Amino acid sequence: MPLNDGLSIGALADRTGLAVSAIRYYEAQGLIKPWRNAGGQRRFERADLRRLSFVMIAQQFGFTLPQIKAELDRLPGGRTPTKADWAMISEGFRDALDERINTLTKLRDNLDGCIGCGCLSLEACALYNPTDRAAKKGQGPRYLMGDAPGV
Amino acid sequence: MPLNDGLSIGALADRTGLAVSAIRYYEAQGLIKPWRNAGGQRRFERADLRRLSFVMIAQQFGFTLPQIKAELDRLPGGRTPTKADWAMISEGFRDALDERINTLTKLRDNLDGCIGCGCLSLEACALYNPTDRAAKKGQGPRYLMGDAPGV
DNA sequence: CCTTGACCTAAAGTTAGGTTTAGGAATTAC
DNA sequence: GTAATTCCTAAACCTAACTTTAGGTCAAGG
Repeated sequence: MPLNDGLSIGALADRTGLAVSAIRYYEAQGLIKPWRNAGGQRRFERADLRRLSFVMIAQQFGFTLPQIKAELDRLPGGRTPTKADWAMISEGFRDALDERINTLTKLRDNLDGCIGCGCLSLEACALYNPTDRAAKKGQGPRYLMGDAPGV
Repeated sequence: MPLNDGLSIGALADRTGLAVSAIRYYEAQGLIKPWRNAGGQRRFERADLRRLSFVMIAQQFGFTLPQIKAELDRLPGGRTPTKADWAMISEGFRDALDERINTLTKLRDNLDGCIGCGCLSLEACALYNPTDRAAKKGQGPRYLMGDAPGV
């Protein structure tokens, strides 16, 4: 009977593996916008399965919910997103992911160098400020693994 | 004059870029063990600079404080750690990092495949349960980016 | 000596991403 | 028709990793 009545929150939870409470939380954060049936219960479109799957994958990639919302907001309103729409979103994803992999790889290579040369504390050590910790509080680059230069 | 009196918490903060409150917190978590001077103020060894640097780098790699503590606890007690000691610790690091890079790379490759084939919702999509989310609650693999098989 | 800046503790507050609880109302199953 | 599910909201609670606040003590410079 429930053909185009939409999915209940429980059904969505079963299909995605998410907790019902998590789905409600995502709605509160604006990631999904279900409508309500006559009795006031949430009803979801099938396309929301894909939205939630996107959320789950993006989280594994390390994105925050506001970042994910920003991506989802790029999807067209008023119609069900097409494959092309999703592919567009996923491309941006790929770039962010590439960047993340690059950062980690650089970090690893630096670590290798430090292990190899045994420096671990020399001013030459490249392991400083690899991410944007500095940007947070306007600090300059910080030297890690030991002494600052000239000390 | 302060030659072997140790470093104050402020000096340590300046040298590492950490907040004083963060350093106190790390002590509370057992990551560093300063002694106290006559007035009850914390005094740190120079080797603690390296410990804190290690903490900062390990956090960038995604380790939790308890995990980092576990690594630091492998350092010898009673003497200042040598280069070899630090190299030993860093090796474990490298392995964890390699694993992380591998996971992300696989994830990216799967994403590429999904963008390329436009599937994004088909049962063949490889983007399911890439990490151990399932292990948390004993769930089986979950199909992401859309429909479960046979639906 | 005395002021100012650095330091102390304990406890409460913060953010992200949720979960749990309490008290009801709607749906579904028999 | 009624019992068992499922769902509702609001608010409290949770963990990690800190920061902030409040009320006081220590240490260094002039």
